Amino acid sequence: MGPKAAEARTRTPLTRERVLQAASDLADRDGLEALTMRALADALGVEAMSIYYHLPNKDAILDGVVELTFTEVGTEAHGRGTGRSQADAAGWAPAVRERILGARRVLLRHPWAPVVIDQRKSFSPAMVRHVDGIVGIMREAGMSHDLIHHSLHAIGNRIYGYVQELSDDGQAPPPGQLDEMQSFAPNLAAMLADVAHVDPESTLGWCDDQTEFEFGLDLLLEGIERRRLAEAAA
Amino acid sequence: MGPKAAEARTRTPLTRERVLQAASDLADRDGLEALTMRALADALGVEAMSIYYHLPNKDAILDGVVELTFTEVGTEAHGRGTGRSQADAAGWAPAVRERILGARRVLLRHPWAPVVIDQRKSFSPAMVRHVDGIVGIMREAGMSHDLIHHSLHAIGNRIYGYVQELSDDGQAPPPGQLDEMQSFAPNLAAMLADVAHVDPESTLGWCDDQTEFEFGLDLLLEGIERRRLAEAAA
DNA sequence: GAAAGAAACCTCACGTTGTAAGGTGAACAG
DNA sequence: CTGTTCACCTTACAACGTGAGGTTTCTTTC
Repeated sequence: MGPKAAEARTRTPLTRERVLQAASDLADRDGLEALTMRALADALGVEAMSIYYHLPNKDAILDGVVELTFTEVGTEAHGRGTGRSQADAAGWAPAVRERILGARRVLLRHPWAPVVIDQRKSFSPAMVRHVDGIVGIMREAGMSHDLIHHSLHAIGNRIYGYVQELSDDGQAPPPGQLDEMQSFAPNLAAMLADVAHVDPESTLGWCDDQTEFEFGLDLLLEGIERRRLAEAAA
Repeated sequence: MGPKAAEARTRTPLTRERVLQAASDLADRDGLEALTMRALADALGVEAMSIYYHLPNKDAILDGVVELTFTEVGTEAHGRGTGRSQADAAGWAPAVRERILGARRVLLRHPWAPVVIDQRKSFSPAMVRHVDGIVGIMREAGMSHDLIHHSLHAIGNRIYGYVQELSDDGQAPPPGQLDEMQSFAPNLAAMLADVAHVDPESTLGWCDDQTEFEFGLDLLLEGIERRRLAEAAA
């Protein structure tokens, strides 16, 4: 009713990019479940339905933020000195490793991204580019397409810099629950008790996510390297 | 109002188990997104709110169906001849492998389960028991708790018989999209084109999910075995 | 049998979600 | 001045999970 003149401020018009950036920021700050159309509109100083003028629906927004995240992955890879140059036969594994850890660094800043990625199994161009870079490195090491293909599947989620949940906050199991576990899962209980004691004040609660990630990654890369050598010998 | 006498049929009363079984069946048949309180109640011949008498909320139902699925995994493991007996130092890997592939067989019958598991990261007793069995096998092979711990993380999702999406229907990418990809992801495009041609009438569209799963699993098991030998030598 | 009490189920309603349909005001073209 | 187009808003709806409280059905006790 009122002349609400105060909001006639040179309001920068919405764009696809501004919406997606706001969506990413909102998810970073308040979590994925807080990313609703109304909340997003609110963050943009706009009504919910206005967003639909720039993006068809919420799925497009989810696809969009994943795309945006992997654009970030792309710049992360360029920043480091991991050019294609050192991707000879010997150095392919470290090169791939660095690419993957780079992606992981970005994804750690957007913990909601993994969730969106594999609940929507989105394939954005930026994502494809990331995979393509890794394929390129492997190809330059002389691996067959078949071996590369299997290897991508083997590495799985890890290509994108995560596996399972990132923000797992690997915290120690409550002692009460561990006692209960002793009765029907003695091996697991023993392991947990043992491992928790080894380094009581580790970086995280009781297991360092990054270490685990790299352990698994290296296991795979070693195995792939052995397959590559077998292939080269044939 | 009406005397609705027809429905006075000896209706078996709801129980937690009946609800969970119906939920699992419903998800099997119509997919996870079809598993709503109202639809579930309908399948049970009951109103939605009646379910709340037996289960506190929907999360409890999701936890419950995962539990139920892993009970199935437990019986699957017992059926096979993969007792602890052959879990000596040499045979630990095949034993673990069989346990994992057994879990996979079950999870393939419930494609929604992986989604629920890692979107809710549920830890049911039956799930814990499954992991415990694997820890037991590794322990009997003389591995340290530390190595076992790392190994579990390395295997990751695969412990539960899946990785990423199960019902991926790994079908060939549409040729149009592949052409477009050629411009900005040449390595990937080349690989896809190449691999698709190798065996045109494979079991699945163009890559066999089971083969990929086992490839990755074996890569990891081999690597772990080498770590175990290194540990034993020390 | 009847009456009391508990157990099992239902009705109604609310808040939240994504989004279809269509309205409103500003900028601009003729 | 008049229409068209763009950008945004208002209203509304169906589907979701679920709180509050009413109603039916079964069981127990006399």
